[in-house]
Amino acid sequence: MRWTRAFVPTLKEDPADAEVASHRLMVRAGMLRPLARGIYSYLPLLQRTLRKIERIVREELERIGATELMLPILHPAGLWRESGRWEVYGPLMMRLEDRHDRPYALGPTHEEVITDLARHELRSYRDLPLSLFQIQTKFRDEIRPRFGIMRAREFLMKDGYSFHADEESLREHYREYFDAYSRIFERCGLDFRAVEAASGAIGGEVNHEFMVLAETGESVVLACGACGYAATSERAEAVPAAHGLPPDHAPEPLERVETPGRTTVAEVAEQLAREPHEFVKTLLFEADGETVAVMARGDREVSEAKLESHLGAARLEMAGPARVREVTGAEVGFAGPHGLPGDIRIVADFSLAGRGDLVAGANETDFHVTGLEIGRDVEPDEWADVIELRGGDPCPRCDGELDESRGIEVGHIFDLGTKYSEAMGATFLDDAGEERPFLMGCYGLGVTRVAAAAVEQHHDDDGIVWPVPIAPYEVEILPLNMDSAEVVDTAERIYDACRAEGVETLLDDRDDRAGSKFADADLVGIPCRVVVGDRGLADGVVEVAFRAAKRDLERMPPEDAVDHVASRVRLERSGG
RNA sequence: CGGGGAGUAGCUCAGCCCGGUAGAGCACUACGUUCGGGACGUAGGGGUCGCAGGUUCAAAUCCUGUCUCCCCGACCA
Repeated sequence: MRWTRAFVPTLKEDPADAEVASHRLMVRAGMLRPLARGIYSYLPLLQRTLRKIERIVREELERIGATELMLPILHPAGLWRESGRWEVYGPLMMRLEDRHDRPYALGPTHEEVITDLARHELRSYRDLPLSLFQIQTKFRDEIRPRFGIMRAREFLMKDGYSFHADEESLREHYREYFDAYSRIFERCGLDFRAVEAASGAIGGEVNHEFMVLAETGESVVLACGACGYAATSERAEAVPAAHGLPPDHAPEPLERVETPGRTTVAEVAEQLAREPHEFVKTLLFEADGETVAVMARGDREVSEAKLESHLGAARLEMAGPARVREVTGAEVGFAGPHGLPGDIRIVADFSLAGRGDLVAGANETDFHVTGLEIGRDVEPDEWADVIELRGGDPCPRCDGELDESRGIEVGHIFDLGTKYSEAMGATFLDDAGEERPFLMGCYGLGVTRVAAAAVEQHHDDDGIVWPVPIAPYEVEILPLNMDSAEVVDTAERIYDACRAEGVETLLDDRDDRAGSKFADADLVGIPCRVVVGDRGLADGVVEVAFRAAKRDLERMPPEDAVDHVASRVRLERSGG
């Protein structure tokens, strides 16, 4: 392809709103343009990368016996009401009406549609197992779209669904999917880690997220270097602690202290010269209408995801200021666990186990208490694991310690069990003639997000450094002087020869200065570069360079350059 | 939804405090000089200063309202 025909509108300046490398560089490299908040046009270079990622996904999924199909984007509301998710999914779902005022949604995911298909078409255990997938645009009206293509409202996703007659078959396919995903991300050149995760709105018990490790990732991953345990911060389990006090503990008296206007742990800690870990943080939540008080150590954050799953609540939110006043009799910031109304369920986090002489809010505006003793002043209804873990916490599986890092979630696989098949009456006849719901697996992979994650991991100050398997083109040829017939002819010859070798080649045929061409080549990040200039041609050579190590130039005759580049490309093309 | 900020040329922004001819850089067009790491000169095209009211002889600038966008917190591939 010739640059002048390729439509690559590069920019010298960074877009004002781009905060992360992938967003900034994709816009500057002429790959991405915004249409509206979280909605983007994929320009030709990005489109080529996306097609390549898709090809890798198809190859690996076909290897494990999954079959591609295409499901509708427009979903009738009735289907979502059947699964109960028309309400649960809430405003995250883009909704619209047809000319008869009938409600529809733009598909944010396809469990309902595929389950509907399965219940109509799959009758017998003889039809199973069956694994289907599609690669399609998804719509999610995200609260806060961000970071360009990394968190968009319209994005490309591969979603797969499998149907099984028994647990063993589902587990086996889940394992195959796990391995297929690992191969896909390896081939895309990503440094990733599979971790245990919370299941969120999709549901089911067992599930893994595939995280690309990156500073700019939105998820926190905790991993144990000793045993290999790894989980998201929303899922990572604390070590359950015995909650009795040590036998030699001498209780302090409960004392009330005035703390005017000091509502945060940090402010009160400063005034009293106590450490945050000596505090009890008391938070009030509304869980399906019931008010729950959560006690956690003052220096830790309560995980709403863990609390939600502990309580088995469908909807969980922090109680509003009015409710806090009603329950505690004090303004927000002065809540304590003791003396709350008897009907309030109190959940204590393990982080408080074995701790006495605590500081807490006094349930009176502008007052805190010291010397609070669990068991004497407050009796929790239950102990649970509801805080977000962080680096340095003990591993729940061994004696090791957890390390904290950030990641971009590029894939998520779920063992759904019978959640959807039961809700939607999707059944088959087993070999004993009994009607049973399908066991289902569901497997998501963000195609556009993989492209963004690849840029996050592979870039430098000058631009993108594409891994060969997903690069828009494999080789770029830079004729430095379009006025020199010899330069142009040589570049054209190399261009033709590369294409004849089956190498995907971009020829920068713009009548621009060398400096611009070098700068744009760095920005766009094609892995191999052949520079054709008067200087080299005077010695009968051209220069070959690789984007990943662009200071290393090799000078060689044009014919050798083609062989050199073609063999390098063939070596790296399949990735992994 | 809550909290901050911004709307001026295609892009990045200055001008606003202190009202008086609408600007710079990049991009674009033409010509010339240049030509191996984002050249330079000359000439040019491009704006109802987000929108609606108000104050004023006069509003990008002051006031009111409104819309939109961006950033920080609750979502997920």
